[in-house]
Amino acid sequence: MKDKELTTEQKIKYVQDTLFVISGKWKLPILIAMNQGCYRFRDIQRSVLPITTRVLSRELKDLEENKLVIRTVYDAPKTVEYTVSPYCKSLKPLVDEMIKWGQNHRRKISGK
Amino acid sequence: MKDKELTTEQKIKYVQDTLFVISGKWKLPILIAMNQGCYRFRDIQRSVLPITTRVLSRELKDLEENKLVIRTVYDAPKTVEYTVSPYCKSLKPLVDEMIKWGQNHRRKISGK
DNA sequence: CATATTGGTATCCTATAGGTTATTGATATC
DNA sequence: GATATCAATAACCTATAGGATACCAATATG
Repeated sequence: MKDKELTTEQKIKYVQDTLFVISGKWKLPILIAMNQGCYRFRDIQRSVLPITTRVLSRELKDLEENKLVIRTVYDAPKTVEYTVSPYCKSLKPLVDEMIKWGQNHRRKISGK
Repeated sequence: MKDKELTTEQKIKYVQDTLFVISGKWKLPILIAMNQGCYRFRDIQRSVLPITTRVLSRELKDLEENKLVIRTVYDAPKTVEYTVSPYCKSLKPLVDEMIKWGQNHRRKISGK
């Protein structure tokens, strides 16, 4: 664990793992919306429009498999609730970097 | 510029911008290889195998359009050289975060 | 009891990313 | 002068991501 010296191949592998989990058109928008307080399926859909139920359903499953989202079913009244897991917080530094970089990049490309 | 308060929509937009620039199977592997000292087309290809010339060519163009890579043509002897731009250094914190997160995530998923 | 909303699934379709293979003209090497 | 290497491009193919539309059973609401 104190082995900070990664080979180039390892670095590439880990970066690709990360990309695999968070990339795609909707995953981060969904997580950001959920962090804003959306926890019901339709609420999430409405705040990440125009995503379809089909795609949202698959994305939530992927996120659940990666332990970033927790799906809970309550009865009385029967409802389904999605929440970001505690583990999901570990993404924050990464997402913050992405926001920062994207913001700066837009300035850079659109001629300052 | 001191406006740190971004709306959810802005955050999502910037994150998507960033993803658009760096995602895909090869972009970061290429940049990592170039940082390791590869600057000739064939050198880059060999260190990011099994990428094909077709894909490498397109990726380098994309990276050039995003000002992350600089393409220089020399004559006498006529050679083409690709280098990472100074601006590319701005990606380092992000890529480091991705390496870190991916490494930890692998542990997390593969049952610790 | 009729209608709307919930959390989805089933089909089908399109666009894009990426892969395969062959070829190019220009130089370099033997 | 033949062969190999360079930096690509062309034509074609496949797999996957994502979108369109319809539908479902279960519950809630008017």
